[in-house]
Amino acid sequence: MRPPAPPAPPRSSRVDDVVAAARRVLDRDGPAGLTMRSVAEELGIKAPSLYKHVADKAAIELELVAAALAEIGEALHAALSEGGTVADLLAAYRREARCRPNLYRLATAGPLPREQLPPGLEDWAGAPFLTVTGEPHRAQALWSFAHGMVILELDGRFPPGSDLDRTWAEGAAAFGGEAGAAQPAGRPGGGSASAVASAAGGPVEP
Amino acid sequence: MRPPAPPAPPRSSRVDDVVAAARRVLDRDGPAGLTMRSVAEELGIKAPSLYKHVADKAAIELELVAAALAEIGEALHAALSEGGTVADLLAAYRREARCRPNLYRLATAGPLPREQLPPGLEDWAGAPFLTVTGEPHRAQALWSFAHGMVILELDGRFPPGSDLDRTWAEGAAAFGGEAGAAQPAGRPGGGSASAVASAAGGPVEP
DNA sequence: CCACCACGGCTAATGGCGTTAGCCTGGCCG
DNA sequence: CGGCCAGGCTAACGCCATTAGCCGTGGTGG
Repeated sequence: MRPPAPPAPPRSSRVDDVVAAARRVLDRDGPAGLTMRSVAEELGIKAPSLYKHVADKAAIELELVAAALAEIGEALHAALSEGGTVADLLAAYRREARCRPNLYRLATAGPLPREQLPPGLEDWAGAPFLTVTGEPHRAQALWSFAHGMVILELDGRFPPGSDLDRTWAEGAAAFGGEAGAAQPAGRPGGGSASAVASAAGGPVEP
Repeated sequence: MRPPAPPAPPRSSRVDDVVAAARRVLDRDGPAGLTMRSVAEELGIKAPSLYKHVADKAAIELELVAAALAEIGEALHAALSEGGTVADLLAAYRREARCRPNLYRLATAGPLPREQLPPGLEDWAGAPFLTVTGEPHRAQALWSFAHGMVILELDGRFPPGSDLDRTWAEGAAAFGGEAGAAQPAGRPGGGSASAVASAAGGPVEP
């Protein structure tokens, strides 16, 4: 149980500084604010100097994606080592994404340069879905549900006033059979068609 | 059954030209290629001239998003008027997204300026999910699954070799009870943990 | 002890982006 | 016929990533 994350290849210390600064900027200003100039300023240097340490912006983002996968994987494995139900796994996934929304968005937006990632990291991070479902296709489907929920929630795509706890619980029930993922939920009826299509919400402490 | 789409507010003919050109550029070059300059060139004019017709780039994108919602909604309503199962709805959703991947990405990436959209359009487009599930939260959950699957599929996030037809079928089964959404699927076992985490695929004709 | 070199900063510049300001022309209407 | 304005244009600004080339400083080998 709880296999260790694949180790990331070691980096020079100054590269670590750059990645850490990028992470700070990302958390503070979001993906759009993550700029070579802003990262450099965070370090007290000028943008072109960054190229002494990293190849390009994509290399920085790659490191951030790897960090995100490692953190998410850690959270998911931890959730499984304790509870172990589908609902527990989904709750951990949601909590992680809501605590670090900008990092989650960066890590899951657009194509993934999978061959440049630490080998095994992606599989390791996703393994809890397989564990909890026992079957790869069902695991992929559950992951799709979780990702869809999280990204739509982060982007404020659900209609205002949606009871998302209940929606998460519906998904957990559909995939796991158990009861709700979060609080017992609200009133049963409650929604017009409008309830199908945005509740925002910023970062949330676990 | 099959209520009509809310009408889009009328636009001047030249604005229609701009939006149509933008749509052509988007389909051809993807979101990154959708540039004020490229749209202008498609029309045989220079970029600053576009501002005689539209307020800014966001206004063009808004029109494209509205068009996307209308087309998706049309496809979903059509799917329900014939078959009517969860699997049918999911198949229509997937087909629509794969036929117009760039439009789908544009329409679902990032926050939605919902108040500037034609009123009712968003709810109308999502209504089939409510129809097929009969309950708003379950409808949201099903929509999240569908969106997650589509966006991960478009972005090539599933491991190469994944049998996505089966994964879609698993989702349909989890939410609907019926059998698979697409082809009968392949060999049952088949996947390591690697199968949980990317298969690309370009545009597909229906 | 000193010469050298490479590390890590800098400025200047390039080409692309969205966008603004201001000019000009051709057709329509009074 | 005269004026107006819709709709084009060029020039320019500020931001973006990125490259080229310069230079001080610190450590190391002769």
